[in-house]
Amino acid sequence: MDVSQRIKEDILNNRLPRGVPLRQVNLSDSYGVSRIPIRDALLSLRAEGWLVTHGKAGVMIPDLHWKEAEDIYLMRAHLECLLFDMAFDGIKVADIEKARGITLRLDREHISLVERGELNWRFHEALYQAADRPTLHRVVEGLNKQAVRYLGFQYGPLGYRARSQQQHKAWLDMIESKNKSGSVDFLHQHIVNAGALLTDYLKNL
Amino acid sequence: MDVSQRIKEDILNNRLPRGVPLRQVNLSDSYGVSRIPIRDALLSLRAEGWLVTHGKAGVMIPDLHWKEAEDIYLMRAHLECLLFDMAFDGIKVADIEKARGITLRLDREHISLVERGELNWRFHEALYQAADRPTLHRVVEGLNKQAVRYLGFQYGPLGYRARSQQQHKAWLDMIESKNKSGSVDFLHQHIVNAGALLTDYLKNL
DNA sequence: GCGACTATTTTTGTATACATTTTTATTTTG
DNA sequence: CAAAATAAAAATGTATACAAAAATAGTCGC
Repeated sequence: MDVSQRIKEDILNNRLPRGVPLRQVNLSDSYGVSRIPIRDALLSLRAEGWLVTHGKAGVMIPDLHWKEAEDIYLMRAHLECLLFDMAFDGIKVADIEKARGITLRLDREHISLVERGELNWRFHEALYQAADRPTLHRVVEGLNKQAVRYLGFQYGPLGYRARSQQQHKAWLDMIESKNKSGSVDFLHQHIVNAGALLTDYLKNL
Repeated sequence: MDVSQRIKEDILNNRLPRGVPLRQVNLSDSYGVSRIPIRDALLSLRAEGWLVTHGKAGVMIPDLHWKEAEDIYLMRAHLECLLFDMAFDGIKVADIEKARGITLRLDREHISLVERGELNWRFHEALYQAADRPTLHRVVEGLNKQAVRYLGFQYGPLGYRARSQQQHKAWLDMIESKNKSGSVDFLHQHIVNAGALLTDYLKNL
């Protein structure tokens, strides 16, 4: 597996020290590669929001914060609905079937958080790609990737998993029945609800 | 100057080949540094949208496209207004003065396009920082940085410079007079107009 | 004992060298 | 002659070694 992917997993599972800057040599030792691929990984992870620069030298794992969660879900609510709206008329039966296939894989219990995050994104992506909007797509993808860090709360303490799956299926049916404004609104609610649930939880932590 | 900054300048001024993948050794030769800092720069530039990966090996300078411009300005219209709205009540006189100072520097003729882009962003940033929303701020910053590639059209063929400056000053006055909804609407129009102008131009190129 | 300055150590940045992968050109075979 | 297989090249990925910068510890003067 790619080094940056392994680092992501380790950040999610709190296997990397928080609050102190990560040192390239340490990482180099623990992952058994030289500093060059570590540097590459750190640069990419910083760009994706998994790490933040800490002063002049060194990167840190940023603390989870309700403000970040709220921002991510606010942006998703705006941009993802925009993208979906642009995609709607071009969505093919095959796209819906592809998305349905992914929900089945999401029903399994024994998949890691990053995999779950990846599948969740791929589910949405299957329905957005018809928009043919690379730039908007890329930003929305970035937001979904960032949200992965918060998925642990939603699928853990908040028990959001079943509800999310249920909503996904209902949404697919609505799309299938060609109800555009309904589907867009549904997506908006889906995102806003998830965001509100998460944000409130984080605020009262 | 930093290598990645120099590459940005060279992309803007068409000093780098378009349509063919950039080779690390070539860049290494032309910029007089080894491949390592080139790799670092390419990774960062790719994350910022200045480059796209081209198949398995090599990165390319993406063509300018009206769809990208439209997406960027659509997103800016949504997110930047959101951010500004959050900032508004916290904006201090000092922030407005800072922004005003930047408009004066933007009035000069002899500054490069990247500098102009940088200043333009710093102008807006001065008014957004009061929102204290790091995540949203970072995304909006990314969009503004991406938009720099299209600035050449706005300040060149479209002659947008004078109008933009004029709007900036009017906007500052409106903010100063504590007219919140008016200021937010004004910003929205400012962005939508600039986007429409640019997009139409690119479509008919 | 406290603060400024200096020396040491740690850490990141960069260059060079090598390994691996990918692409291109060549050859072989039907 | 065309297509597949193979050999050569060119390119990226990675490791090691060194240089520069930053952080830390220690020392000196007051």
